[in-house]
Amino acid sequence: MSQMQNVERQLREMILGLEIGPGEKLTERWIEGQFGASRTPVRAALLRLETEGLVGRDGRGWTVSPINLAELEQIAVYREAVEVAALRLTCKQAEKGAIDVIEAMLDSCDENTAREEWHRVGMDFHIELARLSGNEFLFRAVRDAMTRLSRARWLEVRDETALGRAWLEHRAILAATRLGEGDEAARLLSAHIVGSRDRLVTSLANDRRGLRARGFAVVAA
Amino acid sequence: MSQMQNVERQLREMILGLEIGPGEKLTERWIEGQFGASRTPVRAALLRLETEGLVGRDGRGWTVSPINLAELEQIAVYREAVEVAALRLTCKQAEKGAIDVIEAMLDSCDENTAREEWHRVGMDFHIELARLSGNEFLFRAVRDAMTRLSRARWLEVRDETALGRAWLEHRAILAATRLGEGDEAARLLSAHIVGSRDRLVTSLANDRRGLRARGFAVVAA
DNA sequence: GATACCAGTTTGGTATCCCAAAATGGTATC
DNA sequence: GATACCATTTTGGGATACCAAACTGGTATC
Repeated sequence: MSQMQNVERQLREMILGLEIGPGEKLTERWIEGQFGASRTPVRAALLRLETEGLVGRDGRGWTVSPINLAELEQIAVYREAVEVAALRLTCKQAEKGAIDVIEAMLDSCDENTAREEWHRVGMDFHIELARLSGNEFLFRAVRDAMTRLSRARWLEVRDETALGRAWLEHRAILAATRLGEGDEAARLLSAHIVGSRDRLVTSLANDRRGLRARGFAVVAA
Repeated sequence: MSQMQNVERQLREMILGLEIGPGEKLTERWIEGQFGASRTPVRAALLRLETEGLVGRDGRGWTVSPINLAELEQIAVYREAVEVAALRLTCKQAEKGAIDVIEAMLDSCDENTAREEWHRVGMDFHIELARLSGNEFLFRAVRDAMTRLSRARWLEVRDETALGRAWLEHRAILAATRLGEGDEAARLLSAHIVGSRDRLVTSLANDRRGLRARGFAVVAA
């Protein structure tokens, strides 16, 4: 694999994994040394991560994008639009076999599953569901939105109750989709996204002080 | 302005203006010479234009993205989702003054207006309308979608009737929006987008042979 | 003590160089 | 005439050198 893709992937993982905190300054030379690549692939990686919203420009330099509560709310609205549109398309399709794959994904999680895995499956559920629509643009929109939400969701303090509720909601959405009930599926998905957003933003707003103390820049709504 | 932004802007204009045809091969060295910049800013520009969908990779090299009829259809579905969502948000807002600005934009076109201007205003109508929603992500989605559609719309053979119809539909959408009638506005916008897509794809499919003869790669649906 | 200022350092932007892989074009062979 | 093969050129990926602007830290001045 090319260095550029290598740097991009590793840097993305460090950012999403919060190994580099939201709001931290980045220098091309530091990244260069960190991954043993020269500035050319580093710059390419930064340019792509910029379009993903994971890094941004701060004057002349680079910064890991802070967690922005106002942005999280806007993303939720955006997600709702594209995910619901994708889901309605999927409901109209005759072929429902692909839903089983997503169902199996949910099945793979139980009480013994690591928290990190729950986190990943929770995102992939939405991404894979959007992929079923067959519309590349709706799919990419959902994938990109989930990427932007990823760090925030990871910071969210979620109790078992919340995880279980989300899991049940995912099940219900799949069930309605399988039956081709577009309106019902859309209603469930909308409610799920709005509920998730509320819990997420509330949780982060409450923990804001603590998060900042950990060095994580959290911008208020 | 930096060279990178310069190269990016000029190259984008050449691609959107069809000075470089869809499907044409690009070499970094040719661009370098064309704009008097070195490869570093050229490569940065290509990376950004790639995310806009204007250029793509063809093996190891670069290609101006062909017109892809299947893609145009998918974009229309995507547009419908995000534009309708944005419009519904706008309808809910109390402040309607910003609509006047868009209305004035439409007013600025009459029978003496250049075709190129009609083209631009037609796109800006949708972009500016989405901006009113206040949701940055819906706005960017619409803007990016219109960018991707831009070349195809420019190639479309549109008679005066079609231009006039689109103009009337834009007016009707604005009127419903001003009244805050979300459902009606959404219905009108959906119909407008679907109608535009049908005419666009039909027109290009019919002209496909001619377009290819002009050196424009047009991929069938 | 606060502030204005200056030398030294850091950093992103750009140009250029090198390389391996891929494309090219000509040639020999069948 | 078609094709397989090889030398040459081209091209994108990467590394590095250079520069101007921004930043830093310390110092002199008030």
